[in-house]
Amino acid sequence: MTKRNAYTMRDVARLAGVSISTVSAVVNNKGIVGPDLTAVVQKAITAMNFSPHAGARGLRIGKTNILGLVVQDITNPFFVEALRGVEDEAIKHGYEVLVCNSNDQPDLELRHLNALYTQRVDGVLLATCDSYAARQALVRDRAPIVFIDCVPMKAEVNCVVTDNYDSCYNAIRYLIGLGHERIAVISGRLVHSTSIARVEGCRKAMQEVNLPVLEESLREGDSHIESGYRIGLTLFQSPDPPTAIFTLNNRMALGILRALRELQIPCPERVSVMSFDDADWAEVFNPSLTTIKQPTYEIGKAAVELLLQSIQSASDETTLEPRQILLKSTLCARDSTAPVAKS
Amino acid sequence: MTKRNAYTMRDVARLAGVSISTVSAVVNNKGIVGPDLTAVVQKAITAMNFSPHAGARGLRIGKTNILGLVVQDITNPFFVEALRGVEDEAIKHGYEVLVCNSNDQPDLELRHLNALYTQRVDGVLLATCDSYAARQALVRDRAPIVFIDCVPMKAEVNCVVTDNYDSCYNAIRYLIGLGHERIAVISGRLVHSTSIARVEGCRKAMQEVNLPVLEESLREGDSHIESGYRIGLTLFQSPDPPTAIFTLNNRMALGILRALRELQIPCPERVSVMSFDDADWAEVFNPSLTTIKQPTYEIGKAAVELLLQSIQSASDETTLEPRQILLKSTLCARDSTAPVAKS
DNA sequence: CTGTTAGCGCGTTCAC
DNA sequence: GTGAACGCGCTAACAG
Repeated sequence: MTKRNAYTMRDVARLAGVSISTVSAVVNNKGIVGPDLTAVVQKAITAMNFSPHAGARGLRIGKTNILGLVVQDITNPFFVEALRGVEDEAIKHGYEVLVCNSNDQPDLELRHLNALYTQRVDGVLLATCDSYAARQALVRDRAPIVFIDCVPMKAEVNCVVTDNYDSCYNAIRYLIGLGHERIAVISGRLVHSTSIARVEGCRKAMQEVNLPVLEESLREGDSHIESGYRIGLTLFQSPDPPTAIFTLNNRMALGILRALRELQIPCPERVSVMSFDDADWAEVFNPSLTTIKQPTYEIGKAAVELLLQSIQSASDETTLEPRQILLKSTLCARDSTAPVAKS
Repeated sequence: MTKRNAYTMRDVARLAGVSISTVSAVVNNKGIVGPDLTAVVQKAITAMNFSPHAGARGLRIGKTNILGLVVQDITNPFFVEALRGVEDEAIKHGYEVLVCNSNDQPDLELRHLNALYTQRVDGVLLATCDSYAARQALVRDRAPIVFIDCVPMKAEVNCVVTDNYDSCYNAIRYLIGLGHERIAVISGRLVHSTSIARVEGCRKAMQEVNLPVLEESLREGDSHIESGYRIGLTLFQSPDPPTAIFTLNNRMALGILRALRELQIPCPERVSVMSFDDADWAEVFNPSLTTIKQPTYEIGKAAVELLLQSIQSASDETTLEPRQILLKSTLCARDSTAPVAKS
């Protein structure tokens, strides 16, 4: 490798003609070294292109300055945007981020979690793909953790999520306001707390106006494009198709749109389409897509803030009540939703 | 934090009633420990939920089993897909991946690179946002590196990229085959080797059929949606607009599409649109978008393989010739491109 | 203010 | 086969 010539503090100390601890003090800005000596040391450092060995430091101080982030599906723009929030906030506080994609596989998620523990990350941000699994136990006596997007069932944990219930309640109200009565809802897998909360919000809105909650038009997908597509096809081959569809994530909306296109069903003339999650392409689409926009970047940012507090209190040996942070979404009304057609 | 009770090998050794080195041997599958004793140790390990401290091990063996990945813009699906390839391949070989987003800022890129060095990653994968900067020097005597997508100018380095030149040559040939003569090309910033190679491919194809290479229709964007949009607007307010547009990345295609939509210019009737980079939404769009699809996942995968070889040879003290791996793309002909309209 | 020393958790010789 | 001692690079006490 062109010889891994990693210089050490000893090398720097030798070159600068000082002791190791002086170098250490300079590197860490302890402010106890005289200005002239500091200058000498600095010069030696830049001359050698020295950079302290993070692993060694971590070993010594019991802190790696690394955060772990595990997401369900990095292919989903939602998580990418959250990742950006996480990274920006992390770097601001001097942390690196180890990113893991569990690809919706609980066992892979677990493996990642273990790997993160092995790395002794200072904390982990988890968008779990399985709310029922006892993540809590896995994490106990390990690193502080904050959940994103999807929280474990029946557990008091630190988390930051969109107000899924309210968002969906509003979404359905919006469709109802447009005159729709036959509304299909396509959810992600119901093992996700997120999906459950969203479906409940939808139900509430429908019940409120005494709309029959059609069980057959509440379909469970798996958050991927393919499933939206398949469900879309069957939905429109039924005798009495819905006049509006609300997909509970953006990937499935893409699938629905594809099905509509293939079946040559005009949107919004024959059917209105609305989706949870905004995306870059949503407003460029033809017709542009009505969406519920989550404060995705902010979720990542807030999650890191919460995690950092949690880490702090852990090292303080103080106890912090788990906090649930709920962020509000925005309804972006565009062209894919329209008043129901008279027939 | 519920007390950071990280158990150490000593704890395990004590519980198992053996010495530390025995535990170490078991953990590392040295195959020197008797089966019965091994079982005892294993039991102690699982009982304590022990996991070796990666940092300490890294310090000892001079290897962290961490790879660094720096991308220009994590918001671009291209890099996400590459990231997936990287992660999958990395995990297969027991590596973790530290992901950094430089956000197209050279100074941030540099900062990330330094941070990765501080972490003593075993190697780095870099999608640089500035081909001209002397990354080579920065990296010398540090970690092995392989470049992705964008390579430094005039430097022999390990890299894996799409065959940009050929891909674009073929793309333009395709448009020409459709009868187009006024073709606009919208490139990313010309500081990227990638953009340069692509533009050259386009030029070549045009020159070959004696098509005037209209400098005014070769526009430099910055790879973001906004720039595609702005360029699209001005392009169509010119007296003699192009009959075909080829954007050199998918974000800008989205911008063009938006401009077209706003200007109510029908595609492909009045103008054909084609884009480098495929995306999920490309085939669902209306009209579906003709694209050049890069083997993105494979790029990430191949890059890790190359990097691992490089790391290996570095520790062997053997010298390896830098390798340039060129991957082929695919032209996905869809509905946004059509024969030029007679007028 | 500066230098010396001990030890973080682990892997690796060496004796046994 | 197994166990004791050393050191990877660094920080934090303490002594000067």
